[in-house]
Amino acid sequence: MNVKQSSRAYGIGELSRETGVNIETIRYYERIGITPKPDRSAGGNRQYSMDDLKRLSFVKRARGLGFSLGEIRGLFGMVDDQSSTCKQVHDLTMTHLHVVRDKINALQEMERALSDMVAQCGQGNVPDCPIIDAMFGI
Amino acid sequence: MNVKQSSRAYGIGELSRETGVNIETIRYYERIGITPKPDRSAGGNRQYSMDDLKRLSFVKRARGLGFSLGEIRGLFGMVDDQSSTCKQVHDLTMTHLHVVRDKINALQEMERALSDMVAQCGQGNVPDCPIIDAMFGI
DNA sequence: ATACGATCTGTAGTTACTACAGATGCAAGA
DNA sequence: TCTTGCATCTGTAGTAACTACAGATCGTAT
Repeated sequence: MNVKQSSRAYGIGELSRETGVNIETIRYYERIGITPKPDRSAGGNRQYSMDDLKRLSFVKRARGLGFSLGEIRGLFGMVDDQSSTCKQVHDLTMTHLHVVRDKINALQEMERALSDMVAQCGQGNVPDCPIIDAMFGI
Repeated sequence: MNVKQSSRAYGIGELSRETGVNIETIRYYERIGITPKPDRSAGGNRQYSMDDLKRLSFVKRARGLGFSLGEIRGLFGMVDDQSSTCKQVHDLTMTHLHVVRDKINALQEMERALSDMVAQCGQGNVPDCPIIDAMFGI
């Protein structure tokens, strides 16, 4: 996986379009070490390999699943380590799944409270507002 | 509501304990204009009124319900305006409720994808990992 | 007066981006 | 080759919502 394929190189704009990751976000990920520094043209422009593209796509998918950059860093550690087990990946993913479920529960409670408040605010013409009252704890 | 009650004054620590809002967060809210600047002691310490306490409690509840500070700013505008209607509050709250529902849906999709991935990663002993493969789009 | 916890202001950091500004690269067309 | 215009670079700073100091001062009890 460290062997650079003698394939075409991608510019950053191309990489952005291929992966759906914003150009500035790509540079951000590089800056904070999530993705490796790519080769450069003689003029200093970034030249990404297919491997770079795959790696960035990984980041994009993982972000889409709600993994934090820190967690993604950990996942890459496991990938690059090669002695890591699927169990470690599984555990990290399970932990994350629990966090996602907690967030769902919290949002559902929020939804319930908001729905109740809205239900009490019927016609919208009254200067006294049950939503505002609820916020003031009245 | 602009009439200061001649009641006891709260220090910031007291206010923090009463409302559950962190001291530094209280100062942050003041700095960005969410809450008004309180009176000060001769020595320069903040002295909060019961009205300040109510207002901060409002912020705390609204934050708990996921309203952004910008939205809370808007709600206070409606409260302080006194010509605003409950309909305006209702509309803002409905908009927010929709956002909350969208977030729930997004998280639920995330949960499904994660559950699928975890289900494919059975025993945890295989160096090849279906979770990692999924992230790489394999 | 001293000691100690509370509080102050100002600055900077967290997370995950996002948006310039001024300078340079690069490719196509004249 | 020169020009033009879009792409890209680096560095800096901003967004949202906090959070955490550091050094100085306040306030109260002994």
